[in-house]
Amino acid sequence: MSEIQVAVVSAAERAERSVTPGTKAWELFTEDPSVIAARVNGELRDLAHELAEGDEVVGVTVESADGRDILRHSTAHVMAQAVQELFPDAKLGIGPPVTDGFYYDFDVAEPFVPADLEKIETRMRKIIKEGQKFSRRPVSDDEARAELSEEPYKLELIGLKGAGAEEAGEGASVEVGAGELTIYDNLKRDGSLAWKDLCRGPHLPTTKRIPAFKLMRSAAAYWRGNEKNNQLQRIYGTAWESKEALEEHLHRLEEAQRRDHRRLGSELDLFSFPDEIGSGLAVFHPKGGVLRKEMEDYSRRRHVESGYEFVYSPHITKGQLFETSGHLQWYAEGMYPPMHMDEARDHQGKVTKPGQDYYLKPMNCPFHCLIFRSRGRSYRELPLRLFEFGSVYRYEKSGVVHGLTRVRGMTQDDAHIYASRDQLHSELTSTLKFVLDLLKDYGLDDFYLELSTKDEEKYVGDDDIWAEATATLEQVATDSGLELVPDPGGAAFYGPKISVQARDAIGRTWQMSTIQLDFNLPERFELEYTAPDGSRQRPVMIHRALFGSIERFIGVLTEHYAGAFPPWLAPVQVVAIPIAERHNDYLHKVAQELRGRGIRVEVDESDDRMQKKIRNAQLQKVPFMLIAGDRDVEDNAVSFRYRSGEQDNGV
RNA sequence: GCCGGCCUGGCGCAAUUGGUAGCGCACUUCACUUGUAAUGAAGGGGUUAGGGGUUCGAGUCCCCUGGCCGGCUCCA
Repeated sequence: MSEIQVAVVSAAERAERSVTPGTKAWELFTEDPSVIAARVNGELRDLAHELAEGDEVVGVTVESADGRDILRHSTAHVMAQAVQELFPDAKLGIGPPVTDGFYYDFDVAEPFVPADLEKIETRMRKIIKEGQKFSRRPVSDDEARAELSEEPYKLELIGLKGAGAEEAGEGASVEVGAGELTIYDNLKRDGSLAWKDLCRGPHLPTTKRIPAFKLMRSAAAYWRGNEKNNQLQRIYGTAWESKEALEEHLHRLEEAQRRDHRRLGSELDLFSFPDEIGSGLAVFHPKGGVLRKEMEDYSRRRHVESGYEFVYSPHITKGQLFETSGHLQWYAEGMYPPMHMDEARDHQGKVTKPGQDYYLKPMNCPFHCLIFRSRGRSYRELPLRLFEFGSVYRYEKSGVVHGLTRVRGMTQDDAHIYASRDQLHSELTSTLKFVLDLLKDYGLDDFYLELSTKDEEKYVGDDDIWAEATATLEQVATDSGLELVPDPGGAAFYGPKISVQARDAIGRTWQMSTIQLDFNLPERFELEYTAPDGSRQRPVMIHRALFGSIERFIGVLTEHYAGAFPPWLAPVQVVAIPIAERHNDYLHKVAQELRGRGIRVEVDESDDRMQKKIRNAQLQKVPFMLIAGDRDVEDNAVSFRYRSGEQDNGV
């Protein structure tokens, strides 16, 4: 029998191999037990894939990104099998891998409860122990329909096969690809069928290859991500290449929980959300107030230096303004309902004076447009940069309110820049630089950019100017040297935008600043300036916010620093700790001197022991402690303790 | 908004099958004055989120409202 030639490619080398026809991919990797799938000519395949002449084969190890996806996808299958064994009436939705785990959706009469998850986990362990084989089998559409006649959701997916799969919702393409349909059979050791699922694959060779997994939680999710559809019950799980990797993952989750700004906010006495005020409405306590004021003061200074002018606008306005701006047309649902004012009625209750609707402002831009329009403007004034810490109110749906990161009342560090079209490029460049520099000053320094471009279904303005503006934004973004991720269709209807995504200390990404072009408002407000040739021209408007909202930024920084703010932001910078009561006066003198130099210092003269005071200061994450006893008083010095526990004596 | 879970002093938690609320921290007072992450004692504080119902009796069971949590949808 003649041999065929294949190439085994790894990062290090490319090795030509002669193998007999019918050779399966796994036979190339018998010496490497971590290989659980193969990439053949660029396509991910099962290890049972039969090789052909000229194939280029790369082993996919379980700890690689692809490998983990495959592991998690296979674990999702095992979970679905366990669910259907325990709940025979459960109908299957979809079950893809996601970041750090997987989920599977089920249509069941009763939502899962935590005890169910335990039962399902136990059953999964049994299936894993049985070492069931994942076996791929191509089927025709009709065969698939016949085999899955009991699975209405799968039938729907078969109908959406191909082009429709992408639209079917996140993860649906995992089930049905663009090409032929395949069913994966789970076969027991004796070859009998344990379970099957419509799936594109690939999968692990057997269930035995799942070393570590855990079911995390259950929740409802709309079928195909559409609010109008049924809600299915989703179970989230995670799976890893080893018990240690799973442990590390769980540890990371704990770490994230430890940093949760909602928890740190109350532990460090920064802010709270009194029920009496309402959902999503925060109050800042004195310590959070210091933090916020420092952030604002620094931001103001930098804005002054960069040529911004400061404006103020009221929190409420007559509805007419938001009719002009279009907000009532587009976003009325997200606004607080109107206050009906100044209506007069006679004694029969008949309206004698109609009154007016006033609204809380959800945005500042219409006010800034009115400031621009308040008098004639010359090209010499452009770019005109109007800045405001503007408090806005948005009626966020009750289920989405979350700590400081999604609130109903917030203050934006909002600016609107009015520029001529030929100033756009340089203004966007300097704005992006300004934004990034300022974020760095607050301690975030790992960024990438996202470019949100036109939603063809929903936009206003000329195609020309969209194309020009998008190209300008893209060039500015590219010139920054940062990674640029496209977000097609993600723009607001009135213009494209760049958003800055920042990675925090534990690698999570947050959308921070946005720089957004607007072709709509200058039009609606009929903004004009006089050009050098005396003609009237329409300015382009740039919206930009660095923090997004101050509240949200405080939330992000709190998690980034785990509450241990850098000294310039720390609510209390120094705690002075006397060793015995007789050292109080001495430390008060030292503190007074520091205060004179603008340092936020407190003397802890409570009844506690020194050790307890140190502990309290540590728990409050105070950057510096000044400790003084007899020796220090005698030397006219203090013992200087850092938050890290390091110490310089006799300072 | 949708689905599910939860709600006990400021915070974190207890309270056998429904039998009349307790602990730690914090707080107040007193004593102690001690060199690098918790000194001791005493004391105050709760109509168990709010309202309604079942029951001889409800923190425990049922209903409504509010809030919070986890997701989904949404986020100008």
